[in-house]
Amino acid sequence: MAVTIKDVAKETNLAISTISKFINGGNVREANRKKIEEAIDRLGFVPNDAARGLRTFRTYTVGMIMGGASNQHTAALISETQKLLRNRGYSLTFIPLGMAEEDIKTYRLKEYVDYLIDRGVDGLLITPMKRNIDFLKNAREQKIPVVMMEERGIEGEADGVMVDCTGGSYEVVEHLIKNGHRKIGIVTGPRGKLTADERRTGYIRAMEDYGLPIYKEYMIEGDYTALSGYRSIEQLWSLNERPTAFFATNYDTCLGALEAIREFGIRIPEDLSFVTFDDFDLAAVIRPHLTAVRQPIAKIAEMACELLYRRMNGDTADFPRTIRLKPECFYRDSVLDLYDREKV
Amino acid sequence: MAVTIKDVAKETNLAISTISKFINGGNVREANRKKIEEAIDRLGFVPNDAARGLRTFRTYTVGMIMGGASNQHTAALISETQKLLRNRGYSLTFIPLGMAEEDIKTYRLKEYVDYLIDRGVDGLLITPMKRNIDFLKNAREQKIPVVMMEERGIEGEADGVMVDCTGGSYEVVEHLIKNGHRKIGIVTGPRGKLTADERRTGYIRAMEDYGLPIYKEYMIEGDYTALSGYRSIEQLWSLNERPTAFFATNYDTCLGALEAIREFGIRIPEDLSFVTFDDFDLAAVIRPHLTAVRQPIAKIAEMACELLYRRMNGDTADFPRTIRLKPECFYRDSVLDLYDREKV
DNA sequence: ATGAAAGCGCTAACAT
DNA sequence: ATGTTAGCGCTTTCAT
Repeated sequence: MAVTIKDVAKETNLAISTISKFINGGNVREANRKKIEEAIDRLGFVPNDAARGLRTFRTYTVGMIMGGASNQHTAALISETQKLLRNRGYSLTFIPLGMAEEDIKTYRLKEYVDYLIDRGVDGLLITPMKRNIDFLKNAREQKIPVVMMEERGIEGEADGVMVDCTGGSYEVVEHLIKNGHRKIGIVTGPRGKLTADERRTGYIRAMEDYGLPIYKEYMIEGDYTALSGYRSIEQLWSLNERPTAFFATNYDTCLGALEAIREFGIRIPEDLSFVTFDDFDLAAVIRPHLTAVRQPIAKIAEMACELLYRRMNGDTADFPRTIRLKPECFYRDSVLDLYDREKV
Repeated sequence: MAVTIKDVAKETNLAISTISKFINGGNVREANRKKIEEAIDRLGFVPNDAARGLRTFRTYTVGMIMGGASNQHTAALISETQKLLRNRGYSLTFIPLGMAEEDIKTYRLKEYVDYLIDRGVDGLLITPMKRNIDFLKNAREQKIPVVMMEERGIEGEADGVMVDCTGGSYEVVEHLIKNGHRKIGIVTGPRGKLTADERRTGYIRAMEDYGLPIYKEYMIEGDYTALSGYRSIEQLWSLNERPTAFFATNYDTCLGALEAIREFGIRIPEDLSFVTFDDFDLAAVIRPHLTAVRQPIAKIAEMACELLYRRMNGDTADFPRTIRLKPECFYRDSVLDLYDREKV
C-alpha cells in the first residue's frame, strides 16, 4: 500500500499521467516503457483499486449469488467463473444462497443483491431460485448489468445463460423408453425453478410423444436435495407397481437416490434402470457406469462471463440475450434393455 | 452511486464532516441525528467504499481461499463465514482451490494470496493443503492478518482455527474397537494436510492404545476425493482377510465408499461396520443411520471471523493463537457389536 | 457539537 | 508522447 504512482513517476523522472497512461495500456516511448517497467518492478508498485475506483466509478468486482454450492456442478461453476473473471481483472464477491436453510423460505435474494450493489459491484451473476424479478429493481435503476444463470434473459432487466434442460431431459427419458421402459419414476426439483420445470417438461413431453401414460405416483415432487432423492426412491419402492426406471433430475437427488438404492438392496439396472441429470466423477466409475446428462459447465461460465463483461463495458447489443447451451448425454450401463430381456 | 455525503450535507444544512462523523458512529445533536437519518433515507445515500478506502486504507473486504467447495462441510463453512463477515461490514472475495484439478499439482496458493493482497483485502482466511508457509510472505510484510483454517497458528505468521481431528478420530475408532472390531480399514487424506494427518494419527493411536496391530493393507492412502473413497473399498474388499469395519475420513471419501458398498452389495453393518468423519444430512437418514464425527462448523466460522476481525483492528493479543475446537461423535446404527454377535 | 479544508492515489481533460 | 492539474467522495485534523 505504500508505493504509489507518484513514486514510480519520481523514480523514472516522468509525469504521473504518463505512468497512469502506461498502466492503462497507453502508448509510451520505448525507452520510457522500459524505465517504467523496471521501476514498477523494483518498487513493487500495485495500482490502488480504491483510488482508481473513485475516479472511474468502477470497482472491478463482480458479485455472484448462487445456491447449492455443496454440489459438484455448482462448485465447478463457481470455480470456472472465478478464474475467467480474474483473467479479465475482476474479482468475485460471492454470496452463497442457503438451499435447505432459512434462505429458501425468506428468499432474501433482493437483500443480497442490494448489498452487493451498495458495496459497489460492476456487474452481477445471479442464479435465482424462481422467476421473480423484484430483486432486480436497484440493479436496473443503477444500470448495473446482470446475467442470470439457469434462467432466460428478461426484457429490460437481464441477460440469461442456460442449458437446454428440456432437451437433455427428453433425450435421456427417450433413451429409457427406447429400451422398453414404460414405468419411469422421476424426482423433480422445486416448482418455479426454471431448470426443474424444464426437466419435468422434458420427461412429460417424451412420455407423451411416445404415447405413454403419465402416472402421478411416478412423479415425485422433490426440491433438488439429497434427502428428496432418497425419499423418492423410498416412495416409489413402496408402490405396488414399482417403476422399472428412475430419473434423478440433479446431482444431489442422484446421490440421495443412490443411497436409498443401496439401503434397499436394489440392483441397477436389474431391478431398476437409473439415469441422472448432472454428471460427476463417480458416475463414470461406479458399476454400473451411470447414464447421465452432462452440462457444459466451462461453457456456461465462459458465456456468462463474456456476456457480463461486454455489458459492463457498455456493449448493449441484443439486450437481453438468452444463450441456450446444449447438454450432452452419456449413455453408459445403468439402463437395462427390456426388449433384450424379453428375447432371452 | 449518484448521491454523496455532500448531498446529505446540503439537504440537512450541516457540514460534510458532521455527516461523516454521524455515519461513523460519532456524537451528533439529537435534532441533527434525526435530520441526517431522514435525509439519508430520503436520498438513499450509501457511503462510497472506494472513497472511504482511499482515506482509511481499508477495503472492508476479506479474502478467502479454500478448496473442496463441492462438499457439504466446506460449502457450509463458506456460507457461515460469508454471513458473519457481512454482519461486520465486510464482504468476501472468494477463490476456490481446485481439489482434483491442476491446482493440486501446481499449488498456486501463493499466486492467489498475492492476487488478493494486490486487490487490497484487509484480511485473509486460508485453508491450505499443506503446512508450507511460503505463500504468506507478502501478507506478513504488508501486515495483512491471516487466519488459517484447519491449521495451527504459526509464529509470526498467522493464527489458526482447527478442529481436534486426532481426538475425534480416536473416539470413533475407539468406538469400533469397543464393539469388538480388530480389523479396521481406513481411507486417509492427503499427506501433509493437517486434518488428514491428524485423522490418521487418531486411528493409529487408538489401535495402539488397545494393543491392536496396524496392518498396512487396511490403511488406504486416499486424497479426500470420492474416487479415493470408492477405490479404498474396492481394495479392501479384494483382500483375503477383509476388515470388519471401515473409517471414511471425510465427506467425499464417505460418499465414494458408500457407492462402492452399494455396488458390491456389502451390507452395513452386517458385513462391514461404517463410521465417517464429517456428518451430513443423509447420514442420519439413511439406514442404518451412520455413526459420524461432526465438526462444529458454525463455531469454526465464528472463531475464525472473530479472530480475524480482532487482528484487522489491531488487536494482536496472544498472537499467534491456535483455537482448537472439539468435534462431536454421533453414535448411530452403522456399527455392529461383535461381542453381541458372539453371544448370539 | 460543528465547520473548513487538506489530501488519500488515481484518471482524464487539456495543454504542450 | 509527455506534463499539469482538477477532482472523484470520503475521513481527519484543526479551528471554532
